[in-house]
Amino acid sequence: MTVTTRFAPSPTGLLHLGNIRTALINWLFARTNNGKFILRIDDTDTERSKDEYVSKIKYDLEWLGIDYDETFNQSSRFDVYKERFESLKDQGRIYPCYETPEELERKRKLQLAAGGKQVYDRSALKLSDQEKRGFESEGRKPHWRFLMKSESIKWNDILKGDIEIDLTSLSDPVLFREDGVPLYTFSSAVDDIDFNVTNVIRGDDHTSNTAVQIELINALDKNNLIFAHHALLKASSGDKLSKRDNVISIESFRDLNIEPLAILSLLATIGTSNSIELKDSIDQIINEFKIKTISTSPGRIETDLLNALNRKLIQNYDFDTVKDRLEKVDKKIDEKFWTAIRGNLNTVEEIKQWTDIVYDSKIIEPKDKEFISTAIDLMPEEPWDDDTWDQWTSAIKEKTNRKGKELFLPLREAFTGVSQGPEMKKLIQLIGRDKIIERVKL
RNA sequence: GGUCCCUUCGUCUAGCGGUUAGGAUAUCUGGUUUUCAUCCAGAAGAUCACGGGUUCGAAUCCCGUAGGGACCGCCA
Repeated sequence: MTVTTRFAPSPTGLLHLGNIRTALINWLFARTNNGKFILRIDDTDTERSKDEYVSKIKYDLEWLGIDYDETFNQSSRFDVYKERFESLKDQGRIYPCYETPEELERKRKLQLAAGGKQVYDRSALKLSDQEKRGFESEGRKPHWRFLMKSESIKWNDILKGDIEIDLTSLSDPVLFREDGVPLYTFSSAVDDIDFNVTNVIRGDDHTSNTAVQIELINALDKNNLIFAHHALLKASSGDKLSKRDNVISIESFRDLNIEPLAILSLLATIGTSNSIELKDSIDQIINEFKIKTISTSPGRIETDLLNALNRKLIQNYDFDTVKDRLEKVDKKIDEKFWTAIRGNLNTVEEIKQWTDIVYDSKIIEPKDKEFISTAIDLMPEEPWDDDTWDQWTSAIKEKTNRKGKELFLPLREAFTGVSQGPEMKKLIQLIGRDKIIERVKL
């Protein structure tokens, strides 16, 4: 049996650090087991699902380098769900319910006030045929619940160990809505069976739900699924990660020019016992992946780590890697420019700051005009090379008796306008003699 | 209220009855003869949530308490 995992996002929002981690884990599990990874678009809720999000989800995955062997939309399988629905009905495992959402809400409040279980009371099970006809003649349409028979469900969770859930503490799940739309619990179980999914790896928020799904899968077929539930990530504030939380969406990081590998490196290490470090490649991440290193306790995700990883990554990029992107920033950026500047960048596109400094004619008025004037007098004629700066500053040192910070910092500020940046011996070669003279106002 | 889970340096974590409680990251110091970054060396940082029990011995096993998380929907 081929190991098969799936990622089943609902296209109702953007992918973020939390759900992309689940996708990555499933993908890595498939790749490390020579298996198959399926992208299942969970769009049975046609009202809330948007095509726009389907394409964004696919684009995010592609951008990150997470490929899939198969993809389909659940909305294309309504016929199959209907078929399975009939067979469950024949078995007497699903029953029609006529309560309105308001009535159910009222029941829950009553149960809460009474301090009892907030579980559906199965009163629809006791309805006589006549009562049912009564509701129908009122124009009510039934929604359908699955009758759970087991008292408890046990499974061995790859990450959490032996789990036993008391099914009587959970409501019989609604499988089909009043309008005939199948719900997640059902379509998910059917598709896992039909597509021969072997391993379901998902967030801890699905743990209780897994008990329900095992009961359902056993009614439909026979459960052979192996489950693993990982802890959810929390925001650095300690709050829960939200789909609506755009600051951690993959799209937002892409807009900030964060590299895919930085994101993958973070996701492959945070909340695990792996060292938090930049990985050389996605292949390295695959090679090092071990599902058991994933923690079961909810951890915080520090987005600062992402910036640090990104910085480290781009500082080693060759010119060829970023050539096309640099061209969009400024066509004048060549290999020499990139190599001189890259060590001081947080993102590739940040190089714009340095093309501004190198090519613009902004006038800089030095604080210590006398000193700078001396320096300019001693400035060597071109051509310049890597030794020029040393020779020049040695001459200035001799003449002015300045050294260290006193010597270098005013020069940097006078020639670039800022107090920090790439090595001056490289930078002056990029700026050039004429520009320095033109720029410095004495 | 019910069900399930979690709790070790700031943060992510290793630990499976005897460890100077280890690593990563962040922080600080020194060096790499300006800054930033990198790299190297070093330092500091954990009453192992709390209380009790078992044991010669507990971060580790058991019970309780507290705190945190998840779920309890005609969402996924």
